[in-house]
Amino acid sequence: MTTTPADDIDETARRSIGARRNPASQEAILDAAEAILNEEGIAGFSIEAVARRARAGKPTIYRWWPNRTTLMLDVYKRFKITREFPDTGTLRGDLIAFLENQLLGFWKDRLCGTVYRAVIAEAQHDPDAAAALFAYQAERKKVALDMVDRAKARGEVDEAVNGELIIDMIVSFAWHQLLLDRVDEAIKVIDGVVDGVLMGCAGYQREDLGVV
Amino acid sequence: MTTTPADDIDETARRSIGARRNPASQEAILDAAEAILNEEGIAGFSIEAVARRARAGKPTIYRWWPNRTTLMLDVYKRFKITREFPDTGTLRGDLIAFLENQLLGFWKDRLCGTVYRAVIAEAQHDPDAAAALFAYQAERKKVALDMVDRAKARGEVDEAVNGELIIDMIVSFAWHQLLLDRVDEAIKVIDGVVDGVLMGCAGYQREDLGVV
Amino acid sequence: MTTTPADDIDETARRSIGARRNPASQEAILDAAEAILNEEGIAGFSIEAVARRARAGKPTIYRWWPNRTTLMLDVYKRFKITREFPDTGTLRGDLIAFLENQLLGFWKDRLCGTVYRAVIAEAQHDPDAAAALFAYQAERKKVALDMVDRAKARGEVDEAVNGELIIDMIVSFAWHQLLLDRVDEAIKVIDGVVDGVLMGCAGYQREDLGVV
Amino acid sequence: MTTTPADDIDETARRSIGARRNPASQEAILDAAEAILNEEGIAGFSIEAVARRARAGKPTIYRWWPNRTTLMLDVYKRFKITREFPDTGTLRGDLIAFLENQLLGFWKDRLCGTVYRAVIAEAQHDPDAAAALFAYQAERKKVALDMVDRAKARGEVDEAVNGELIIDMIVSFAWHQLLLDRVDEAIKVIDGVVDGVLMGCAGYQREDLGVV
DNA sequence: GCGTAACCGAGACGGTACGTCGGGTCTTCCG
DNA sequence: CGGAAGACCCGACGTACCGTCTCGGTTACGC
Repeated sequence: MTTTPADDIDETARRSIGARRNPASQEAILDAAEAILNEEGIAGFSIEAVARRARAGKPTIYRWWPNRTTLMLDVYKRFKITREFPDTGTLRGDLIAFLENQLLGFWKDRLCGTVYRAVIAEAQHDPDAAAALFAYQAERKKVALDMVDRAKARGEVDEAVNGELIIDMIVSFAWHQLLLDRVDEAIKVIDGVVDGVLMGCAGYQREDLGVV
Repeated sequence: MTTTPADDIDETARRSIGARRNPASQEAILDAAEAILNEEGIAGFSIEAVARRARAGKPTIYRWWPNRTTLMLDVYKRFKITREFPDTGTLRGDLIAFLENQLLGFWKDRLCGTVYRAVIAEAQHDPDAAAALFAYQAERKKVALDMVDRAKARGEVDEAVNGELIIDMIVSFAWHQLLLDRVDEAIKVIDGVVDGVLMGCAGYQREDLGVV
Repeated sequence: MTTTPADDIDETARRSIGARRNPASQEAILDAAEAILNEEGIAGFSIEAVARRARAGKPTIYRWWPNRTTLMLDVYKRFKITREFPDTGTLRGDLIAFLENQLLGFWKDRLCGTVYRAVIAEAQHDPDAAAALFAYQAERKKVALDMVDRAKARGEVDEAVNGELIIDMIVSFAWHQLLLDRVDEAIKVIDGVVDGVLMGCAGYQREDLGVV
Repeated sequence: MTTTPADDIDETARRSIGARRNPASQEAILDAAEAILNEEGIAGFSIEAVARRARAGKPTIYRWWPNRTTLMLDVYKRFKITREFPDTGTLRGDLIAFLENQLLGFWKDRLCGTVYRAVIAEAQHDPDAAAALFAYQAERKKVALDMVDRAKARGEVDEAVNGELIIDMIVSFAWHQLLLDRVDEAIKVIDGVVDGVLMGCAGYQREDLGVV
């Protein structure tokens, strides 16, 4: 009875490991969530589905993640670790690398892009999700700001330049393309976008309208 | 008895008006949808709720709007009609007016902003919604492109300038701020954004890196 | 073009023929109803389906048949005409023929059986249908009673015999088998049933319990 | 806070009692179903209505009863339990008691008869319902067959007698009368029906037609 | 070394909303 | 006026998830 190893797959079912969080369960849940987002997209993502796939109880999920947004964010953060901000020596190169590595290029991996889209969508009707997303991207932007500060230090751009705005324009463009599911096309025009942000459009002079 | 307008709502129950769309029903449905979005926000918005409030049958709604996104888009379009693209005489003025009237300034009205945020969110997991939104905003961008074309005709900018990109940058910025619920703050920096798009950042010269 | 009668059914769409009932429409509706019952069974039978198939408007159906039961009964009556009561010379032969021709044998044709089953089912929650069915089968039973009366005249059975009961038993058996969808099996045991009704079960004597 | 008993009606709301069937819910659902059938008849009987009345979720009903027929059958079975097959000592007495207690006499109670009629009607267009009904009545008939077997053991009837047919005739008669809403009249002639089944009709001899 | 607290899986619970189907009524337009 | 067409409101269908709850079982910790 106790020795029927063949037909009993559940033999390896996770159990409680005492009065503390079971890392195996958490990992299995995150794995399942990631797999579902990967295979079925945002639409197929539900707590039920994650629990089913992870062979976990729903309360176990709700115990550690109050809502699906936080769960998605955790999935996103898990594979966000690696990429780094390189220092190419020029602001233009840095911004291009920013778009290519951190934003569009990162989201080009369907899974990453899908998850981030889901988080953004979720944030539109869930204040908690909005707060989490806001905090996350604010922190990312702050790091990105270093690129502009380095350029200022090199004398590449005026001290008066609004660095936040430049970063915002780059990030805005990337978000927009992501949300319209045009990441692949957007990657091809990264250079033009960065040039536009840095130099404006040909024919326009800073003095034309008496702007400082 | 027959003239108790106050407590007898059913008196005015809409009936079929023959084998054609009943404008009264459509209006009632759009009214209900708008009211729900206004009072309860995106979270409370469901076809069921709209049908209940509009005293309409669900099939009547599904007959004319295949999904809730198209319904939300119609609500959005209904109060979008009024606003017009002014011709201020300069591209800079046009773009500022674009942001002030069509985008941020329009979304500043909480309801309008809420609806559009909902539509964008919906489009992230519903292909139909994505298609509807894509079509809508592509058409809007096409109209907006006239602003750049006018500027080209005036010789204000080079013929070679990528008009689509300029519009994209403006719209991207507006979306980004909307989705982060920062419309009010964004309105204050509209001038700076337009200047950035048109002239880049001070200190940067088109020849710096040998770009054409 | 105008003379392709074979493959263009829509061309011949029926129109009003003035302020009177259009026989073509009625026939088309009955045909459609019969076809649906034949192909999809009772479950697929709905006014909507009939109207669709007959290319008729729902109101046209409701104008002439107040409910689906009357429509089904009309379908049933349409092919009920033919079969006759034969006179085989013995009550046993008559009853066997009754079951074989009028009841089970008739219902063996899936369509006929299906329709009658539907009518009986409908009568269980529709008083109008019940009345129609009751009248119909009462009249059929009255005709069937002639078989017993002929046997009495021949001296085959006592004058005191309850003819109505004999007919009822035969009909009851047939209904029961029809409603349990066992018509085919029932046909094989017709002889035994008739014998049972006429002679009871072996070993039992009328005097056994002092019954008259 | 936790002790506001006055304004909290839901206090008595049934909850899950763990990963197993909640008897209170099942009972409440059957009670509601019975009440609806009693008060509004078959026409008013729907899963939605039962759920509403029982304060239960629709999925809870569908979890345990795949369709409305099985639910109706359960309602039927609930008050069917009590009645027992008596052993009167003679087959005639047993069959009379069978009709008087189990069939016609039982259905005389309007509610019981209504439910069973509804089940039979449902079975005419729902294969699942048909299967459920078929299984139920087959099992009932098997139990009833004991009556004939006892008679055989007593030497009251020949071993060769087809017991199934006898039971079938009795049940058929009862069904027929039930479906024609003539239960009250039928009860008056129970004796004659049983005698007919056991002894056939006067004047007919087993040898008349050379039948064994 | 033994109770107990917190975890685990499982899954039922009351609900809400989904998108579809059919019912029966109504109106318009055409012949 | 008859008949088609089809929209209207209504309500039920059966399904998917929601977030909560209780269960039985399993450690690990503290008394």
